[in-house]
Amino acid sequence: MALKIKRPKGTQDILPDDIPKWRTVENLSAAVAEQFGFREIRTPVFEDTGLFVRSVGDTSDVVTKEMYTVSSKGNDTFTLRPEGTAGVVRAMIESGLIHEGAPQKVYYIIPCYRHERPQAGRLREFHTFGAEMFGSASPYADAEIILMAHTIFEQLGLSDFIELHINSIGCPECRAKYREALKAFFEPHRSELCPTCQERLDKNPLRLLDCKSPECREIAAGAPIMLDYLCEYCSDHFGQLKDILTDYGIRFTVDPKIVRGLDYYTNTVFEFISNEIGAQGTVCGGGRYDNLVDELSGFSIPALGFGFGLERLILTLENHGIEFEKAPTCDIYLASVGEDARRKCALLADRLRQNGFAAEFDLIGRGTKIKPQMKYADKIKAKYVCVIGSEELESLTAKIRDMSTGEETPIALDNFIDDFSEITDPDGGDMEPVSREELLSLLGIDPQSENKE
RNA sequence: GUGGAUAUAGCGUAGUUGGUUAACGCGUCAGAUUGUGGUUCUGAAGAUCGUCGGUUCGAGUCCGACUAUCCACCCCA
Repeated sequence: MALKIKRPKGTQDILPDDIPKWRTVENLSAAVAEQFGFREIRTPVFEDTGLFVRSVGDTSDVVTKEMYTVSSKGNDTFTLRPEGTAGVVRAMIESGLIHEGAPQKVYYIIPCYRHERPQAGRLREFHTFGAEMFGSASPYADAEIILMAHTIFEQLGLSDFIELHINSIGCPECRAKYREALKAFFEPHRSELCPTCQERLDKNPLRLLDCKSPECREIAAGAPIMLDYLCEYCSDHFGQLKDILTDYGIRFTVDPKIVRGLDYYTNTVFEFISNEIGAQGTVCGGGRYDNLVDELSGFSIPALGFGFGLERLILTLENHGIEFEKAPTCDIYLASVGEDARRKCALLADRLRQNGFAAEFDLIGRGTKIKPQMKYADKIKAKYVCVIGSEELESLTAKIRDMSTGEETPIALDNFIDDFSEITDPDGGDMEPVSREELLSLLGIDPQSENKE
């Protein structure tokens, strides 16, 4: 009895049939990022636990209850990254890249880990595309980041299904004032709030705004709004951002309730929201984090970025029936009759591959049975099939069957590559010529004796 | 951490008020005369009905516990 081992809770296998979707999203995002001048960066899956505690925030849910932390030999503890920004910021500082010509722009596609109860659009291992920009405090940088995310979604055909929400949570100074105002507002209602919100009132009053319990919502409806408390600089910055987005023709809603759960955000925060993937509507989230680099390195360098969840994006894509590029399939399957022919097919397949074709032959050993080989060729969606047996080896001619039409075209075995190239691509490519002598030798025929005729 | 739902062959499902050989579709494999796929027809393999315990003459069907999965709260990508 085989031992049954299941994949860990909250993880997902991405099977061959799913790969085209992933490749489409990955390739397209990377291409757009590169158009915007972002370069790819890869950082470790695990980092020193302290990095996340200091960047994401020691009171955040992510740090307090969702991290996968392992203790290593010695006293070190490491944590599987719950998000991408922290590690990238660390790498930019450590490498010194952050001090080179500003702005520095990087992107990444990585798996992240959070110990949560899985549900639709929420996994313990999930993948994000992320982009970060360092060294610009200008609202143009904020707009650039948003425009880049917008461009990716647009090119995927999703712009009608994903809404952009933006907000500003100000700098530490104006946020502190706002926090006080919020506390003052909610304090009289303390007993009417839900239990978690009563805690929030002391710990993180900003969170009171996006509680979903009806009572809290009702109370929060009359709460003061962050935007009214922004200092002149922050208010101006946000105003310019809105103007630039409008210039680009990007539609957005100002949503004072967007708060973001990661502590490092300042000023601009935004989300792209889809309504059709269950409760997890936020496909993309991002914003500015002007104090994070200082926090980690002592150098005050403004920065900002965003990330989107590949799983959530793909769910949205699927819900709208958006088509993906097909995975490449076998160009030619060489069906063999008998062991001798099979050996020749193996060698021929090898030469075909060297000439750029995807070629396969019978690896099972189906002997002289053609039908199962045809079935298999059909199953793997081979574009062409060539049956080779003693007759073909005798006459040096075979037929290439086009599997979509059933048409058969004669082909010379001793000129196989050229003839096949002719059939698949009549205009011809730059195939490396394979000599008649070589093909004959592959087929086990002595060119000398063959020449006499 | 808290709720709700579900759990039958590789996958998707059916299984009437508990009654004896657990059904169907897809998939897999094999045939339908001699070396040719996709359609059709025939046949075969494949399930200790999530696990453990209980009620009963008898349980896939009822009860309980456990486990797993999904959905939601929470949180966020």
